[in-house]
Amino acid sequence: MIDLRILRQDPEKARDAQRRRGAAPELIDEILSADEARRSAIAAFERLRAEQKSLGKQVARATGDDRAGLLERTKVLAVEVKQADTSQAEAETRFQDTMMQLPNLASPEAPAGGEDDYVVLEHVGEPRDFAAEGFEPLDHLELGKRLGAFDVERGAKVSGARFYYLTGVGAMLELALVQMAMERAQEAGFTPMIPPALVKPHAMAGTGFLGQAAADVYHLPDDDFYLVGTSEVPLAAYHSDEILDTSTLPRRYAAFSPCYRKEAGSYGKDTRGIFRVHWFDKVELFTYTTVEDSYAEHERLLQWEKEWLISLQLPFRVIDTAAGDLGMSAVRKFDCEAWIPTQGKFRELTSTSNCTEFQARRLGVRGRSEEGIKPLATLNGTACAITRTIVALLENHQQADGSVSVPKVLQPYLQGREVLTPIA
RNA sequence: GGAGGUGUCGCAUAGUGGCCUAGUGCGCCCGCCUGCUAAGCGGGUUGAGGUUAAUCCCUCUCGCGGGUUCAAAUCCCGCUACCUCCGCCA
Repeated sequence: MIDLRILRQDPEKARDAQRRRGAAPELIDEILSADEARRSAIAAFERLRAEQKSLGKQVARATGDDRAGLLERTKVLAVEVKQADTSQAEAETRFQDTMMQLPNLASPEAPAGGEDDYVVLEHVGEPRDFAAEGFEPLDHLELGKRLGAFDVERGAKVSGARFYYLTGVGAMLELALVQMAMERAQEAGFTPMIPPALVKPHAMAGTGFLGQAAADVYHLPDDDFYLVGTSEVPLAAYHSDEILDTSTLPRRYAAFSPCYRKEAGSYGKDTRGIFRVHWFDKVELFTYTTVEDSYAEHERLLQWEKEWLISLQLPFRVIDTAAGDLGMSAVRKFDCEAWIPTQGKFRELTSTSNCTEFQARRLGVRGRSEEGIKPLATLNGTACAITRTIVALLENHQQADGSVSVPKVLQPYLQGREVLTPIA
């Protein structure tokens, strides 16, 4: 949700932001007319309600005929007040419904357009030249099989397509990555968290995942729970309906949680291996701060992600996501895409978004300062999405004999192993 | 899952249909007093919305949502969270 005053004062700016996302600019006008209807309904209700209250007091004091006369009037009023209250509530709901459809206003700095209109900001590291090294790289699935790192056949047998078991060294690799990510995040000032992965509707809606993204979200209808697609959800809702003293900001959290995604509309895409799955574990970074400080914090999150990938010795590029690919909540998003040798492409490993006030308004996360009380900004960024990180590590660090070298920083978390060797 | 109890302002509490415009204490903020501090004294102190140039003012907010009533913190129903007990369980 964005500040209604911006819409009222400069509707054209908001329409323009919609166009840059490839979304409907007419929504702005629907919101404004719903707002007008809402405000006049509120005024009508309040007028009647004020009269009812003042007459009610007279009734309490009056006796005899006076009282009977007043009661006649108040009985009529009671009906009118009820009607006005109902139509006021309806107008409010209509307004909220349209308002909740509106995505955050894309930053003017975010490139206009859709998924393919990103801008590459930089390249870090050099993809290996396997031809020069004299061997053909194996893809992560083949490497994983040889190392005994994961089992997708049995994943499919038990849970269906896009499921897997991490096995042996693969399971240890997850724990190593999680441990390392958590330690480094903690050193950078993030509080480690292990949040619930099942949340109620308001948390899901508040983070903006029940908009266009709703088709990708698992829902448990019996209990009206949602399975989170990222711990961004329980972290954003953590301080919902709270007022934080701005002197305690920024509040930085690093959460480890499973992530569940339907991957609707991705049939046939990335079906091989564990690159795109319905469930994976992830360490996520999350910050609450002021809107003014959010832009610098966004850079900090990106910096953390870059250093993480550099330390894992993965070649990658950073892209500035186009407005149409921002998701509902973000004003700007940077993705770090690692080079995947057998795909010959850069693929998303981490992503960091500045959601400014959007989620905070929906979730009632506010900050108190000398200037008063206002919504905070929320930001999120991937620390380590386990499965994709494993894919990138295996493919980029494979050796001619099918073994995989372990980046130096990760070795202490893997019993000091320098290399993962095929088991058969 | 079953039975019972509780939910009032940051905290603790008062409040069994109209004097509630929710009182009191603590905490906090401002001021007075004062060698300094403490005490004392006076005032302020939930949040949201409407209106406004801004103030004023008005409405909503006693866990949430309905209902009864001219009128609800107060009565009734549903939900939710917490506490106690029973059952089940890693």
